Amino acid sequence: MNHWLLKSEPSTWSWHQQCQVASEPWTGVRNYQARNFLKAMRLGDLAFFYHSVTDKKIMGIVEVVQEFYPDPTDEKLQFVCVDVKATASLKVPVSLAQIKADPRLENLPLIRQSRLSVMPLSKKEWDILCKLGKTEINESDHI
DNA sequence: GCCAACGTTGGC
DNA sequence: GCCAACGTTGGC
Repeated sequence: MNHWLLKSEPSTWSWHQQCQVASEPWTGVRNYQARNFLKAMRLGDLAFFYHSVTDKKIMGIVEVVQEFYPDPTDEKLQFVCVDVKATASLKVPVSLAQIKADPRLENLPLIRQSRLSVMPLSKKEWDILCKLGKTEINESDHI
């Protein structure tokens, strides 16, 4: 199973909103690199939900509940989206400053390539971030 | 609100 | 196919 990080501007789609719906199509990605990552997501993969711009914090964890299909908001149907469902709020949101301060996380695309909105994480990076968020996820529930 | 980074577009 | 111009993202 793979691990990911998804960015959203809270003014566009917030973690709070995500928690109030059963699942949500992750639409609006218009970058080819990000699209390829969306296509690589599999049912049950987990992703961090990151608030960009104003908050700059990882807020929670979502699970992929529908693999990629054409993004209905893209007229040319060149881009894709997946559906994600909130599975856990981080007990302590992890801030960008914290991530930058941790040398183990210096290779995160979040830092190296700040404009990428969908990115893969290694299992190691995932575990470090879960720990920083004081949150445990039982991955056996999500195979 | 500014600006650096960077992806995309279009003229040549 | 190159590259200048332009638009967008996102941190500060």
